[in-house]
Amino acid sequence: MVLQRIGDKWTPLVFQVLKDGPQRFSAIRAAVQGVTPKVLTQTLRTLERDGLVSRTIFAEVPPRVEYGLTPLGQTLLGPLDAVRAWAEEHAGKILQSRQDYDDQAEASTAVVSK
Amino acid sequence: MVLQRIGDKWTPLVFQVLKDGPQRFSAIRAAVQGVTPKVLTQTLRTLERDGLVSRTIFAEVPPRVEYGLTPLGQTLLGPLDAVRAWAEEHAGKILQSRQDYDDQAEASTAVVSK
DNA sequence: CCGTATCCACCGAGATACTG
DNA sequence: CAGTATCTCGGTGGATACGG
Repeated sequence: MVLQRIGDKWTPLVFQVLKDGPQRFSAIRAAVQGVTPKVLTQTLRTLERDGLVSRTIFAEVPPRVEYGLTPLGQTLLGPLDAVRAWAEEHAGKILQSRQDYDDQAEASTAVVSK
Repeated sequence: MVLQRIGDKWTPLVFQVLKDGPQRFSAIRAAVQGVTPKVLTQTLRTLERDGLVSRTIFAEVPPRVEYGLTPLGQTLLGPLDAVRAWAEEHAGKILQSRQDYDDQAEASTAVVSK
Protein backbone atom coordinates (compact mmCIF):
# COMPACT_ATOMS: atom_id res chain seq x y z
CA MET A 1 0.00 0.00 0.00
CA VAL A 2 2.70 2.44 1.01
CA LEU A 3 4.80 1.51 -1.99
CA GLN A 4 1.94 2.27 -4.29
CA ARG A 5 1.45 5.63 -2.68
CA ILE A 6 5.07 6.68 -3.02
CA GLY A 7 5.38 4.90 -6.33
CA ASP A 8 2.97 7.09 -8.17
CA LYS A 9 4.26 9.46 -10.76
CA TRP A 10 4.53 12.73 -8.86
CA THR A 11 4.63 11.91 -5.16
CA PRO A 12 8.38 11.37 -4.90
CA LEU A 13 9.05 14.64 -6.69
CA VAL A 14 6.70 16.49 -4.39
CA PHE A 15 8.45 15.02 -1.38
CA GLN A 16 11.75 16.15 -2.76
CA VAL A 17 10.45 19.69 -3.07
CA LEU A 18 8.84 19.79 0.37
CA LYS A 19 11.65 18.25 2.32
CA ASP A 20 13.38 21.61 2.77
CA GLY A 21 10.31 23.28 4.16
CA PRO A 22 6.77 24.31 3.28
CA GLN A 23 6.10 25.62 -0.19
CA ARG A 24 3.31 27.38 -1.97
CA PHE A 25 1.26 25.68 -4.63
CA SER A 26 2.81 27.71 -7.40
CA ALA A 27 6.30 27.08 -6.11
CA ILE A 28 5.74 23.33 -6.09
CA ARG A 29 4.25 23.48 -9.52
CA ALA A 30 7.24 25.38 -10.81
CA ALA A 31 9.72 23.05 -9.14
CA VAL A 32 8.03 19.95 -10.44
CA GLN A 33 7.95 20.88 -14.06
CA GLY A 34 5.50 19.14 -16.27
CA VAL A 35 2.79 18.62 -13.69
CA THR A 36 -0.63 20.03 -14.44
CA PRO A 37 -2.56 21.84 -11.70
CA LYS A 38 -5.21 19.16 -11.60
CA VAL A 39 -2.78 16.34 -11.05
CA LEU A 40 -0.76 18.31 -8.54
CA THR A 41 -3.91 19.01 -6.58
CA GLN A 42 -4.82 15.34 -6.70
CA THR A 43 -1.41 14.32 -5.49
CA LEU A 44 -1.38 16.83 -2.65
CA ARG A 45 -4.93 15.96 -1.57
CA THR A 46 -4.12 12.29 -1.40
CA LEU A 47 -1.02 12.96 0.64
CA GLU A 48 -3.03 15.20 2.90
CA ARG A 49 -5.63 12.50 3.34
CA ASP A 50 -2.93 10.07 4.35
CA GLY A 51 -1.60 12.54 6.87
CA LEU A 52 1.74 12.95 5.17
CA VAL A 53 1.30 16.52 4.04
CA SER A 54 -0.35 19.48 5.71
CA ARG A 55 -2.27 22.21 3.98
CA THR A 56 -2.35 25.67 5.47
CA ILE A 57 -4.50 28.44 4.12
CA PHE A 58 -3.61 32.03 4.85
CA ALA A 59 -6.56 34.38 4.68
CA GLU A 60 -4.75 37.08 2.81
CA VAL A 61 -5.03 39.00 -0.38
CA PRO A 62 -3.79 37.59 -2.59
CA PRO A 63 -4.62 34.15 -1.18
CA ARG A 64 -1.76 31.98 -0.10
CA VAL A 65 -1.66 28.26 0.56
CA GLU A 66 1.30 26.39 1.89
CA TYR A 67 1.98 22.70 1.80
CA GLY A 68 4.46 21.06 4.11
CA LEU A 69 5.43 17.66 5.38
CA THR A 70 3.80 16.57 8.58
CA PRO A 71 5.90 14.88 11.27
CA LEU A 72 4.68 11.59 9.85
CA GLY A 73 5.64 12.66 6.38
CA GLN A 74 9.11 13.58 7.55
CA THR A 75 9.72 10.11 8.94
CA LEU A 76 9.16 8.84 5.42
CA LEU A 77 12.10 10.86 4.14
CA GLY A 78 14.56 8.33 5.50
CA PRO A 79 13.30 5.24 3.71
CA LEU A 80 12.60 7.32 0.64
CA ASP A 81 16.17 8.49 0.60
CA ALA A 82 17.43 4.94 0.91
CA VAL A 83 15.57 4.07 -2.25
CA ARG A 84 16.70 7.25 -3.97
CA ALA A 85 20.31 6.48 -3.15
CA TRP A 86 19.94 2.96 -4.48
CA ALA A 87 18.31 4.28 -7.62
CA GLU A 88 21.05 6.77 -8.34
CA GLU A 89 23.71 4.15 -7.81
CA HIS A 90 22.14 1.45 -9.93
CA ALA A 91 20.09 3.32 -12.49
CA GLY A 92 22.81 2.88 -15.08
CA LYS A 93 22.81 -0.87 -14.71
CA ILE A 94 19.07 -1.08 -15.09
CA LEU A 95 19.12 1.04 -18.22
CA GLN A 96 21.96 -1.05 -19.59
CA SER A 97 20.10 -4.24 -18.81
CA ARG A 98 17.03 -3.01 -20.62
CA GLN A 99 19.11 -2.08 -23.61
CA ASP A 100 20.66 -5.53 -23.77
CA TYR A 101 17.33 -7.22 -23.30
CA ASP A 102 15.67 -5.22 -26.03
CA ASP A 103 18.58 -5.61 -28.42
CA GLN A 104 18.48 -9.34 -28.02
CA ALA A 105 14.74 -9.43 -28.50
CA GLU A 106 15.11 -7.42 -31.67
CA ALA A 107 17.85 -9.72 -32.95
CA SER A 108 15.67 -12.76 -32.32
CA THR A 109 12.85 -11.35 -34.37
CA ALA A 110 14.99 -9.56 -36.93
CA VAL A 111 14.23 -12.01 -39.74
CA VAL A 112 10.57 -11.95 -39.01
CA SER A 113 10.26 -8.22 -38.72
CA LYS A 114 12.38 -7.66 -41.77
CA MET B 1 11.66 5.37 -12.26
CA VAL B 2 12.78 2.86 -9.68
CA LEU B 3 9.95 3.78 -7.38
CA GLN B 4 7.46 3.14 -10.10
CA ARG B 5 8.96 -0.23 -10.78
CA ILE B 6 8.81 -1.38 -7.18
CA GLY B 7 5.55 0.44 -6.61
CA ASP B 8 3.55 -1.67 -8.98
CA LYS B 9 1.00 -4.03 -7.57
CA TRP B 10 2.88 -7.33 -7.56
CA THR B 11 6.58 -6.55 -7.64
CA PRO B 12 7.08 -6.13 -3.90
CA LEU B 13 5.26 -9.39 -3.23
CA VAL B 14 7.41 -11.20 -5.76
CA PHE B 15 10.52 -9.80 -4.16
CA GLN B 16 9.34 -11.01 -0.81
CA VAL B 17 8.90 -14.51 -2.18
CA LEU B 18 12.24 -14.61 -3.97
CA LYS B 19 14.36 -13.18 -1.23
CA ASP B 20 14.86 -16.58 0.36
CA GLY B 21 16.06 -18.17 -2.84
CA PRO B 22 14.97 -19.09 -6.36
CA GLN B 23 11.46 -20.34 -6.86
CA ARG B 24 9.49 -21.99 -9.61
CA PHE B 25 6.73 -20.23 -11.43
CA SER B 26 4.03 -22.27 -9.75
CA ALA B 27 5.55 -21.75 -6.35
CA ILE B 28 5.57 -17.99 -6.81
CA ARG B 29 2.05 -18.08 -8.10
CA ALA B 30 0.94 -20.04 -5.06
CA ALA B 31 2.79 -17.81 -2.64
CA VAL B 32 1.44 -14.63 -4.18
CA GLN B 33 -2.18 -15.52 -4.03
CA GLY B 34 -4.53 -13.71 -6.32
CA VAL B 35 -2.13 -13.13 -9.17
CA THR B 36 -3.10 -14.46 -12.58
CA PRO B 37 -0.51 -16.25 -14.72
CA LYS B 38 -0.56 -13.49 -17.28
CA VAL B 39 0.17 -10.74 -14.84
CA LEU B 40 2.78 -12.79 -13.02
CA THR B 41 4.54 -13.42 -16.30
CA GLN B 42 4.43 -9.74 -17.12
CA THR B 43 5.84 -8.81 -13.76
CA LEU B 44 8.65 -11.33 -13.94
CA ARG B 45 9.53 -10.39 -17.51
CA THR B 46 9.78 -6.74 -16.62
CA LEU B 47 12.00 -7.52 -13.67
CA GLU B 48 14.12 -9.74 -15.86
CA ARG B 49 14.42 -6.97 -18.41
CA ASP B 50 15.64 -4.63 -15.71
CA GLY B 51 18.23 -7.17 -14.60
CA LEU B 52 16.70 -7.62 -11.16
CA VAL B 53 15.51 -11.17 -11.64
CA SER B 54 17.05 -14.11 -13.44
CA ARG B 55 15.16 -16.77 -15.35
CA THR B 56 16.63 -20.24 -15.60
CA ILE B 57 15.12 -22.93 -17.76
CA PHE B 58 15.88 -26.56 -17.00
CA ALA B 59 15.51 -28.83 -20.03
CA GLU B 60 13.67 -31.54 -18.20
CA VAL B 61 10.44 -33.43 -18.36
CA PRO B 62 8.33 -32.02 -16.96
CA PRO B 63 9.73 -28.56 -17.76
CA ARG B 64 11.03 -26.49 -14.90
CA VAL B 65 11.76 -22.79 -14.74
CA GLU B 66 13.23 -21.03 -11.79
CA TYR B 67 13.23 -17.35 -10.99
CA GLY B 68 15.68 -15.80 -8.61
CA LEU B 69 17.06 -12.44 -7.61
CA THR B 70 20.18 -11.35 -9.41
CA PRO B 71 23.01 -9.75 -7.41
CA LEU B 72 21.56 -6.42 -8.47
CA GLY B 73 18.14 -7.49 -7.33
CA GLN B 74 19.50 -8.49 -3.97
CA THR B 75 20.96 -5.07 -3.36
CA LEU B 76 17.45 -3.75 -3.65
CA LEU B 77 16.29 -5.82 -0.70
CA GLY B 78 17.84 -3.38 1.74
CA PRO B 79 16.05 -0.22 0.67
CA LEU B 80 12.91 -2.24 0.10
CA ASP B 81 13.03 -3.48 3.65
CA ALA B 82 13.51 0.03 4.96
CA VAL B 83 10.27 1.02 3.32
CA ARG B 84 8.54 -2.13 4.48
CA ALA B 85 9.59 -1.46 8.06
CA TRP B 86 8.34 2.09 7.83
CA ALA B 87 5.08 0.89 6.37
CA GLU B 88 4.46 -1.63 9.11
CA GLU B 89 5.20 0.92 11.78
CA HIS B 90 3.06 3.70 10.39
CA ALA B 91 0.32 1.93 8.46
CA GLY B 92 -2.08 2.40 11.33
CA LYS B 93 -1.62 6.15 11.37
CA ILE B 94 -2.21 6.42 7.67
CA LEU B 95 -5.38 4.39 7.87
CA GLN B 96 -6.54 6.48 10.81
CA SER B 97 -5.77 9.68 8.97
CA ARG B 98 -7.80 8.52 5.97
CA GLN B 99 -10.67 7.65 8.22
CA ASP B 100 -10.66 11.07 9.83
CA TYR B 101 -10.36 12.83 6.51
CA ASP B 102 -13.23 10.90 4.97
CA ASP B 103 -15.43 11.31 8.01
CA GLN B 104 -14.95 15.02 7.94
CA ALA B 105 -15.61 15.20 4.23
CA GLU B 106 -18.79 13.26 4.73
CA ALA B 107 -19.89 15.52 7.56
CA SER B 108 -19.32 18.60 5.42
CA THR B 109 -21.53 17.29 2.67
CA ALA B 110 -24.08 15.60 4.92
CA VAL B 111 -26.74 18.22 4.37
CA VAL B 112 -26.20 18.24 0.66
CA SER B 113 -26.18 14.52 0.24
CA LYS B 114 -29.19 14.14 2.47
C1' DC C 1 -3.24 32.97 -6.92
C1' DC C 2 -5.19 28.66 -6.36
C1' DG C 3 -7.34 25.79 -7.87
C1' DT C 4 -12.02 23.07 -10.34
C1' DA C 5 -14.57 21.09 -14.52
C1' DT C 6 -14.72 18.34 -18.42
C1' DC C 7 -13.27 15.27 -21.63
C1' DC C 8 -10.21 11.69 -23.23
C1' DA C 9 -6.29 8.43 -24.21
C1' DC C 10 -3.76 4.99 -22.34
C1' DC C 11 -2.52 1.10 -19.75
C1' DG C 12 -2.50 -2.07 -15.81
C1' DA C 13 -4.96 -5.76 -14.41
C1' DG C 14 -8.53 -9.31 -14.43
C1' DA C 15 -11.46 -13.21 -16.66
C1' DT C 16 -11.32 -16.81 -19.57
C1' DA C 17 -9.66 -20.10 -22.65
C1' DC C 18 -6.07 -22.34 -24.95
C1' DT C 19 -0.99 -24.49 -26.06
C1' DG C 20 4.26 -26.22 -26.53
C1' DC D 1 4.35 -27.27 -15.98
C1' DA D 2 4.67 -22.89 -17.65
C1' DG D 3 3.03 -20.09 -19.92
C1' DT D 4 0.20 -17.36 -24.29
C1' DA D 5 -4.03 -15.20 -26.60
C1' DT D 6 -8.00 -12.21 -26.42
C1' DC D 7 -11.13 -9.33 -24.66
C1' DT D 8 -12.66 -6.11 -21.45
C1' DC D 9 -12.96 -2.60 -17.93
C1' DG D 10 -11.77 0.95 -14.52
C1' DG D 11 -8.84 4.25 -13.01
C1' DT D 12 -4.71 7.32 -13.50
C1' DG D 13 -2.85 10.90 -15.63
C1' DG D 14 -2.97 14.56 -19.23
C1' DA D 15 -5.03 18.73 -22.20
C1' DT D 16 -7.69 22.36 -22.09
C1' DA D 17 -10.74 25.75 -20.37
C1' DC D 18 -12.94 28.07 -16.71
C1' DG D 19 -14.19 29.77 -11.59
C1' DG D 20 -13.67 31.64 -6.43
